Amino acid sequence: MFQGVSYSLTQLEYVMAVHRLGHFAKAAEACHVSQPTLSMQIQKLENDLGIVIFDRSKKPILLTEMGKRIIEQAQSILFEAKKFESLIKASRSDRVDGKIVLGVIPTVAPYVLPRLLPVLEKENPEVELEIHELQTQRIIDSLNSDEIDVGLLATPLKINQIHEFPLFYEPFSILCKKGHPLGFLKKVKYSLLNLEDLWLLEEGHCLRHQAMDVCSLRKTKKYKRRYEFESGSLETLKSLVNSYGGYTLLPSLATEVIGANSLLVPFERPTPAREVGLVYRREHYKKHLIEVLGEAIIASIPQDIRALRQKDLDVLSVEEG
Amino acid sequence: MFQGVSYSLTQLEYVMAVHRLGHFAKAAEACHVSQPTLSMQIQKLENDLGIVIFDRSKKPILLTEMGKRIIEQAQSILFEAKKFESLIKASRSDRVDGKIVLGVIPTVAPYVLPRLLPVLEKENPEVELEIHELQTQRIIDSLNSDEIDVGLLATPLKINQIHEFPLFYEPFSILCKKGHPLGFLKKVKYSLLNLEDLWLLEEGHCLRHQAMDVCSLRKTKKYKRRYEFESGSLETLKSLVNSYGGYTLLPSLATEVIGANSLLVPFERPTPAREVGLVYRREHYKKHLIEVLGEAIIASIPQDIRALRQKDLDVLSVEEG
DNA sequence: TAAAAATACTCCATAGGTATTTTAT
DNA sequence: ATAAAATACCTATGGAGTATTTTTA
Repeated sequence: MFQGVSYSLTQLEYVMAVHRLGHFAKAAEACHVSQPTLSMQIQKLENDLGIVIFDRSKKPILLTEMGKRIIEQAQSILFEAKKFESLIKASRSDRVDGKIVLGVIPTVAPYVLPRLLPVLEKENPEVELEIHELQTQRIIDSLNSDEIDVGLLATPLKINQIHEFPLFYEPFSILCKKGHPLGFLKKVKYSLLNLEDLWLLEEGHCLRHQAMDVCSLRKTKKYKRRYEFESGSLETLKSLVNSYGGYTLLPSLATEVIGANSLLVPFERPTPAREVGLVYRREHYKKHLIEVLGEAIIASIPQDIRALRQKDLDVLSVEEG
Repeated sequence: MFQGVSYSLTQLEYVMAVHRLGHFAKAAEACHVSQPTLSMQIQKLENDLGIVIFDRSKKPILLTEMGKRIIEQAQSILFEAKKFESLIKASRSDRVDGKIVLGVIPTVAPYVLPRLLPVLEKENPEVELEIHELQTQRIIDSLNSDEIDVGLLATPLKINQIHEFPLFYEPFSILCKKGHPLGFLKKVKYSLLNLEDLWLLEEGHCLRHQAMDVCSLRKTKKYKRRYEFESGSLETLKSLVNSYGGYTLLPSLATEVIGANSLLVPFERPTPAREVGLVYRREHYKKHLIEVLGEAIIASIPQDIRALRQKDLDVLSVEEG
């Protein structure tokens, strides 16, 4: 009689990673092991359990019927295991377990965090945050390898097993130097945007792609610049515009303070905007805390932005890095 | 920074066993490993977690404050793990998971099972039973090593972490051969019981000790017999009485059929009786199924026994083997 | 024909064993 | 004095690595 049911938590994590990513090599990377190691362990597990979990004949890899049932219960084990681990970690740092590790994209972090932190401290002192500034792709990877609990970024991403919690819609506007042709307009039309003196963020920022979308640069593929310069920070772009000239695209939370030589010009309707939201792994056991965080962020942003609805805006899609 | 929280399900099982049994060596036995192996693994776990779980300075071994919190969550993991394992096992035998492995003592099995099985089959066909006839001590051991889910035996046992579900109270009566002095009585008084021709079950049966209690044999320690014979089965005792003579103590479910040469004599009030109940590990994840089983057993026994209440009887205690 | 998963092999960490010592009632 | 847990030491399994082959979209 087949008696023993032998398996390890590690093996279950590997299975979940493959399920999440639909790809052995990517799963291996997320688990910080080599692809053969992960493959072997999953084979061993399937062998020990006497059950084929994955149907490798399709790509991306699919679960078998039995695999679906297995994985659900495996998830429950890992869920409890996660709680166990955070209990341990909490005991080490003599803290109750209200800590969330948050990844925030650089075009959101400097504008949301200064608003969020005081609100959170006052309204939800039980929530402790550890914050990392990361670009979208890094946030996705870090979620998958469980290095962060939740990401704050431009959505929608629509990634398998990643849950999204939309928070608000942030409209864009144009910042140009006084005297710039765009500065004489009441409202900006997309078609008026001059490609030559647009300042862009460097590759990897999702806002770069959204800016290119707005300025119809995606179709032409190439774009000419008088000076080759791309920045890692919106603040640098703002200060470039203010001192040197040209224009750039700013999300509204970044327009609170602008230089004395700069002018802010709104778009004509429908205003281009980005959706900002939280993302986390569907099965995350701190779901409640994450929702508390989400509410706090909404509460912390200005009323006029909070009131904006998707249907009144031209919400841009997000290009994955 | 202390990063990794390394532990295995096996280690958690060891911890739970020590907690349950308050004793490293006994825990090791229940887990089918040597005492040093278990000791080492628990030390390693405590070391890896950076937490002292057990306070070894007292006996039986106690949990530390942190240990208490740890094992609660550890229990949740193992609970889910158990469900996972039975999912696997169920898939192997192509069965839904309604199977319970039941240990029954020999003085209950032949009288309860023939009544129970038809009831269960009719009323709860989703419950599948695997039955082992075991003496009390083996049932306790098998519960601890997880070889059975639940025991049906004489209670109360009052064992740490073992939950009891009393089912009914089974009164005793005396069976003697026609012509035996006891046979001329309407009601038996304890004091009238003659020690010389009492037939006893062999050592290991809890009923043996209860019979000795009733006949006040426990105090004298030694008892004289004309013939040295002890049986492993009540049916053998009944047939001995019927053909050879003497008397024995029978629980009422065993008195349905008696030999033609035998006489059944009831006790005077309060009637000595035993409590029969189910026992299982407190944390057992099939608690619901076990309760269903308990109800079915109650439903299957005769109404007159089912109606008896503890306060009207002299319920005997159980001597552990 | 490229990308992805499986196989082949080597290595080492560790869970397990037995024998023994240390520690507590 | 005795039972119980810890320590010492050995063994073997298997999880992880790199290099390579096989598979299949």
